[in-house]
Amino acid sequence: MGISERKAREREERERRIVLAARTIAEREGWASVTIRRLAEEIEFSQPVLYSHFQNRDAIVGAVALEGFGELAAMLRAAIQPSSTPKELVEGVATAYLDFAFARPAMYEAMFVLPTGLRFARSDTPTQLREGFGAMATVIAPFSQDVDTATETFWAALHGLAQLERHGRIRPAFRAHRITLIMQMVSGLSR
Amino acid sequence: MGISERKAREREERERRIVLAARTIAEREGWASVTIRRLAEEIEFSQPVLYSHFQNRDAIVGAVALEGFGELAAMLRAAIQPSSTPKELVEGVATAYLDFAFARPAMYEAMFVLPTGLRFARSDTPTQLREGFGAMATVIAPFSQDVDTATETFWAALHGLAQLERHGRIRPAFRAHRITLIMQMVSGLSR
DNA sequence: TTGACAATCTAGCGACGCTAGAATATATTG
DNA sequence: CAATATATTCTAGCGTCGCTAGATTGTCAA
Repeated sequence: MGISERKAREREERERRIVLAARTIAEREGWASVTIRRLAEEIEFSQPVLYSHFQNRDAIVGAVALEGFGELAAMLRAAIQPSSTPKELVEGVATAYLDFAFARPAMYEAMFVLPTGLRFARSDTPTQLREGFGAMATVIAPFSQDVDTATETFWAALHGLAQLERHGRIRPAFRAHRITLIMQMVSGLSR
Repeated sequence: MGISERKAREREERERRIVLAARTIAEREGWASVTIRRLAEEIEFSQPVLYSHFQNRDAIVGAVALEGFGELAAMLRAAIQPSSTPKELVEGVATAYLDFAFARPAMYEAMFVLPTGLRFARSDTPTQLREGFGAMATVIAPFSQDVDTATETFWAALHGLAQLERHGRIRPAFRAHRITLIMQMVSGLSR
């Protein structure tokens, strides 16, 4: 019975198109332009069809965010070069994190600002959400006793830098200075 | 001509009532419940009246945020006790900051997450916005060469801790541990 | 061929921010 | 005091949103 399988495939494909459209529109015009009507037009189906794929609009944002967590984790892992010193690793991951945040502002917003219905720090936390944390923990571990807490704090600092700069609260020109400072602060922990 | 002055007073009073209503509703039910219709009902005037006080809804959020910056600055200043050691001062200000963020989540959201139309890091930045930064700079200065950059980084760390914890990304039970870590990191700068 | 079931669409509900233009109150002038 | 000009405020409604009930269409099994 290949028919039902073809249908399942088509459904999956349609869902991918919804998420891709949401992501594309968000990056180009902001999340306010990502409306159910607009997405329906994009995939050439009526609006109620979207609700057979996602419970509500937030869930669509969540699907985009989930992709984002996977991509952020990949970028952080790529920043971990075995030849680097521990301090360079911290700086590299910090820089990669902020590069991601500023290169994909709408994606970052979906991941950390908008309501998404995603669950964190729980047993059912998806893999994508854990991997980014893992990459940060890797570079923080050499400097810390309590790796989890130190990684949470490191992550918070990066997130704060991204958000405050994005909202115009701190000076964009001094981003590199602040990263250097973060690196110094982290490396100061082990002394 | 006391009449026009009475009118001006009444207008000002009405504006205060709008901002107070917005703030109260936001803290009780979230910013999504702060609608123009709801505020109009609250002050017992029709909706268009609100637009004679504020350009749009964002500006109302901004007015609430501005109050918040004043109150945050006051709390941070209150945390600076002359008898404390430099390290205790950092810890005290950090704790006060997070206490504020968690005690008034809607206010904090208005100040740092929602669009408000407020200007930052510019010549026309209102006093309230500068004072909080000043209080943080005061406790960071003893540990830093470049006080502004170090304060921006300290602030970012606090903001990140507030946001990530609020969104369930990091463990609430370890808040104090993270503050201790921040303190250690800051004090490690001067060595 | 018919009837059951699933997939999809049309149409619309209630709520939103915001505004044009009417109505009302207040001040100014003849 | 009456008439006019000027603020002030209101009624009514536009276009948009997320979301859904119920009609309609398509697809299978009996």
